[in-house]
Amino acid sequence: MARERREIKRIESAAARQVTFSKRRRGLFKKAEELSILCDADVALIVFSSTGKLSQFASSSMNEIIDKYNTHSKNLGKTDQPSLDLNLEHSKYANLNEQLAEASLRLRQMRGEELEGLNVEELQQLEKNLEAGLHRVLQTKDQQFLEQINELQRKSSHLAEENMQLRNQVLIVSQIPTAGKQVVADTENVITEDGQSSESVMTALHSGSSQDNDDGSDVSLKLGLPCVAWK
Amino acid sequence: MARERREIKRIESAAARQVTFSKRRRGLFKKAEELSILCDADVALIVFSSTGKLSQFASSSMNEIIDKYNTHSKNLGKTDQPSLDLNLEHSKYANLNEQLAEASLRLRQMRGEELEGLNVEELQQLEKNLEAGLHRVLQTKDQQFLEQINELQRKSSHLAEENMQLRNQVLIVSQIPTAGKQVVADTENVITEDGQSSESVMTALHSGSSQDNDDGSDVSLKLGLPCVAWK
DNA sequence: AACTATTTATAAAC
DNA sequence: TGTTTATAAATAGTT
Repeated sequence: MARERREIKRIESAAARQVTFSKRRRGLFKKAEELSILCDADVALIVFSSTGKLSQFASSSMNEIIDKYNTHSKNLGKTDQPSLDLNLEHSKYANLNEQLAEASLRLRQMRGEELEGLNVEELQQLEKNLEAGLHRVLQTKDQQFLEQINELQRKSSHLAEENMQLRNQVLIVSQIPTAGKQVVADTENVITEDGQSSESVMTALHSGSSQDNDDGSDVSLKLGLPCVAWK
Repeated sequence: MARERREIKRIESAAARQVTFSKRRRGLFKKAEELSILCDADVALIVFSSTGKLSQFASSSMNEIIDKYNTHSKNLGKTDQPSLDLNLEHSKYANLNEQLAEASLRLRQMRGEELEGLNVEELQQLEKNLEAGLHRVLQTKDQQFLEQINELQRKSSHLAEENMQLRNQVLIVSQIPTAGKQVVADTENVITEDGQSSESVMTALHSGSSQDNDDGSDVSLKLGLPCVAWK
């Protein structure tokens, strides 16, 4: 694959071998990863250089894949004693595997894959299930949207109410004779008249300057403008 | 690396994924082998397809390489030997169980169940998947219907053609001198003998030959019998 | 699966 | 090793 075709046999020159090893190893790992991503495959690649250095790639966990490999290929020599337990374990394992394969197939079929083996009746059943599922999903989604809307409406009416009350406060405060200086100096008095604690007013005023505040902060922010008018 | 560059991300279409898997797997194994030969490296490659099928390559012995790998990477805390296997078995089992639970949940959710924990975005994703799946299922179903229709049309036009040929045969036969006149003249007799009208005879002859008949070859064979009788 | 237009990988040279 | 370049290989899409 290059200037000249290279025969596939051991490269005698150690230096050339090392160079080729580096280049080809990179390519191999790249392709291994691409295969695993493109095709949703589980890939494990272990490479020992001629000098004994290890490189590895695993699309998931190396140990996991090796385990899976052992399980797959270990249908052979099981001559040892705990065969009963082992077989039990194995059958449980195999059973689980079967179930998983079945579930995966169903899942893929619901996603519209591997429909080749299905006849018209099965396709119709699948269609029915999909439509029912889609219907319920849409219902749930709508419900969540409605809940969000309700929540927002609740909040906004709450805010509107708060807003109204604050407007009233502003009106009252602004109607106090010689209001300006006294408001600043005698906050407590004014508040007492309103039947609110100084803390709540402080909070309201303060929160007006903070940003991500859901609890009616904008109201007091808007209130801030009239504040200028007060003075 | 071909007609068009392909983005390295999971191929959604199962069919295309399978094709690409086959092609790239072959390439990957070839390159693994080439690396091992050219550079005198020890290479092990394990690939599980998305459907769970195993392919493997090992420049020497797979178990040997895996052992070597374990030795190399097992610089960590590996205190007890039996518990290793046990834990591995156990975790494999638990892992499978987890996967199965996950798949079942997904399946139930696609059927519109257990949607409570999902937020709007997840619901929209689900909706998208369901619509895509439904679309493919409908496509597949339509395709099967169309195939059935085509098959039936093919059969029926074949039968129509056969029918035409039979009509011609009947005409020709009925025009043979002496025989023809007799037939024409004595149609009633023949019919009476048969207890059928000429039309119903045609129908009977035709339908008799059309039963499960794809090639129509027996038709003239069966026609032969009445012909003999006529003469 | 076989066929190509392209994209990639890489051998050689630096 | 990294870069460059000419060429061999791999492969995506098509049939």
